[in-house]
Amino acid sequence: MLKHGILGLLNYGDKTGYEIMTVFRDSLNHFWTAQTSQIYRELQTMEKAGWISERHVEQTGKPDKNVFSITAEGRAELLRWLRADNLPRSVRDPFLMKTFFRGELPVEENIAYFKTIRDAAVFPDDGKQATAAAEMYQAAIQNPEKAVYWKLTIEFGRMFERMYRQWCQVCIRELEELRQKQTDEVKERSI
Amino acid sequence: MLKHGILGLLNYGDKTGYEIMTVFRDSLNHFWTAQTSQIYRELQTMEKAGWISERHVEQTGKPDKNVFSITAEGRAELLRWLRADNLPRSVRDPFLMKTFFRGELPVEENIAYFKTIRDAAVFPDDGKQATAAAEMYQAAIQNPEKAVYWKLTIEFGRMFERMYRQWCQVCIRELEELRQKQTDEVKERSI
DNA sequence: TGGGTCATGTAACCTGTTACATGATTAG
DNA sequence: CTAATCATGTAACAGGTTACATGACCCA
Repeated sequence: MLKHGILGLLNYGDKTGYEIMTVFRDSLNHFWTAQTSQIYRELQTMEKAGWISERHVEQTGKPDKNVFSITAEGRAELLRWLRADNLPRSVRDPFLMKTFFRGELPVEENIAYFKTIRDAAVFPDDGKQATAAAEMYQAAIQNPEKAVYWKLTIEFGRMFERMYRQWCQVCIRELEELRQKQTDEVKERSI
Repeated sequence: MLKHGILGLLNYGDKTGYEIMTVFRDSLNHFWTAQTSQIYRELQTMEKAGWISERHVEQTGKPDKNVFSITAEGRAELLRWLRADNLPRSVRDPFLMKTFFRGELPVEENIAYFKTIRDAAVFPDDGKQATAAAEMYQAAIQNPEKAVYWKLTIEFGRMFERMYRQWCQVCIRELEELRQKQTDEVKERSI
């Protein structure tokens, strides 16, 4: 996965491992993260596969750097990947796994829990930071219409977060009903 | 992740590796999958950790089986996990990665693409199969109110799918606009 | 003088996927 | 007779995470 993300970025222009890391941190972080350790490892294997080429650049006042460029094979691989295996899988969410087993905890605790995540920002800033980054990169590349796709992914984040909040609302409502039922039962028994 | 899913299932009652596999396949598959290869491996390490205990049961007419039970330590670990690290991370989606770089393909192809996934069922059956499974398991355990949480995860799947379709709609609209702009430019140039 | 930026990586580990392998019983 | 169900796993690989490690320059 990360391999193709890197390929896509190098397709916009040559970059060092460090620069790739900053792009992930600043503008792709709402759907993917990447540690430098993994980036440098992937760059090595991609170079061996012939998808990218490396060139050493000496610098003064700064450490030397290794700049990577996409090759013709790399560009072909990028297109192949974009067109292949296209139907999205269903959600794979550790968070839902927890929800599934939450019955082990008291209802009261679970209501508080869903209120907390409803109020917490899953997609911070409503995507403003990501949008700003997208606009910055848009100016830097030749073909500005590519930013349309970047903004679509940001919109996804926004819509996802809205849905998440609504779902929390549903959970809270259901659980308050359950709590009510439990209280009624206790009353009935005591009569 | 899978470890705790298994722990949660064993907490409802003893099971073999095979039974755990069927539960994942029939009712947790909308947010998690599990291969038998991984299940048997995890069972081994969980047993070593003392979270579960194993007991060999001889059968006639069927292969013998190894039945696993949750231990006190396992139950403690389950509760610890449920309460720990509770804020959900943002989406981590290979599919969004592809969308991000889709600018490499022609607009026309991308419009067709989003139409395809809009019309494909991401969450098949609107969750009816999962709901049926939940109701079946509900009857099998002592504490039926746990099914409330199971149904909440199914509801998540439903809401997620609805959102996904809406987002595809947004993508299609944006890209049709982009296509219009491109056609206009071609016309202007030819005048 | 202390923290941020630029710049590079290695090693170990954890988790999930793919491919392979076996074999009896039972229902259609 | 054939497919599904019950039942168990191993081996190799792929991809992501955590921890560790180094070092110069620049700004406050």
